[in-house]
Amino acid sequence: MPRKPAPRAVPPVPDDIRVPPDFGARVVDWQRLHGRHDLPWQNTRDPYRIWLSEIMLQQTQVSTVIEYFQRFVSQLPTVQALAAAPADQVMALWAGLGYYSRARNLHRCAMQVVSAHGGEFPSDPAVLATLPGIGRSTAAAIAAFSAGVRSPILDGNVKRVFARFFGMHGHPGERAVETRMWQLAEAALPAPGPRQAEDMIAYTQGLMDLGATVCSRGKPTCLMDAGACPLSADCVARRDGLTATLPTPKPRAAIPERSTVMLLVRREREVLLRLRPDSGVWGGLWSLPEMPVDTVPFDAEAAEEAALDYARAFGRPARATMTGELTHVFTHFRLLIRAIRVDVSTDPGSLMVQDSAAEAAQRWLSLDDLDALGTPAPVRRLLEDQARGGLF
DNA sequence: AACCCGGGGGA
DNA sequence: TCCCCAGGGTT
Repeated sequence: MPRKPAPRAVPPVPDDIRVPPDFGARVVDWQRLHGRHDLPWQNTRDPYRIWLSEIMLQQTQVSTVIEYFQRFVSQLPTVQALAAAPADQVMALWAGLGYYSRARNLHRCAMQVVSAHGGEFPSDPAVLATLPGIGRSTAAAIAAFSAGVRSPILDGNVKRVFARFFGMHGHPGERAVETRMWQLAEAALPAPGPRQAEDMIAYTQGLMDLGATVCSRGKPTCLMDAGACPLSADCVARRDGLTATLPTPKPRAAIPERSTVMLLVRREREVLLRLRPDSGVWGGLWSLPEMPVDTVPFDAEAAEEAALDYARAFGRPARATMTGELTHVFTHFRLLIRAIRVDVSTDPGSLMVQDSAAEAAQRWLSLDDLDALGTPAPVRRLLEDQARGGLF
């Protein structure tokens, strides 16, 4: 049986972290007045129910979890019953919740609690986190709710509250941001004291409730009513008008890359430009003629051959040379532009007959007149580079 | 249609 | 050690 390693110990909190000394107390007081108190897994210290609810709540909303939770505990009321249940029954009770590895880990965890811990859940978060399906945050939540242990949680709700309250930029999924948030979570815990167990239960639940209700993603209540949030008075996001932009969203997935070959058809000191259709990229701008790239990987020699062929429409081509490449980034894709220079000489005999519409969409331009036409920025750069290189 | 979510497993 | 995935729900 592969053993799950215990998570690294929390690094010391750096000196530059400043948390108001009454942060925890404000969350605790708010929770007692305005938080949720009647969820089916509250008002108990039964670690089995607390653990089960935390696993169900990992990727699923409270409103969805409630009925699954009720059905689950009525059929399997104890960790011993769960450990002894057939996998089919466990999976059937989970069906519809999604993320089914959670159910398999749940079952394995119950068996380990019975076999390795005498059927009693540990109360030490570091030990809890060695069990399948229990990570650092879930371990802390179980320890806090079942035994009043002073240990920080950091789930999606808490990350949102922290990002706003402390004005932290950067996606919370980034390592550096998450590390800092764990340090903040450690520093923000209510002070240890005689009421620690009750406070930790209220504090842990309070952070979750605050993130789920007041400090929500879409329409945080403080935008309408600052008094609704116990942290609004010194919330950095609120002070700086960043409530709607924090936390920083996940960076968009890598955008696809396309490629094209542009032709620098040169005739003496002029280059051939082409008017792009009104719709699409660079609509209505004057750009260079493009050749479809159909060789993957790109084959420079073949492209030069094709360029010679292509340029016969504009004169007698002498030679074609790869002459540069650049990448242009759009919002939704990157365009790799390769440029091939084709020198042509005027030869009326070789000119193909063109209709007037095609004629109107192309023109020869001296590089000195570049300012006269609207040209896409990368094309402009390409032409200027050519001019600087003395090629025109 | 994009974005969200804790932990595990594979790169 | 880092990145990516899952799968149902919300926005």
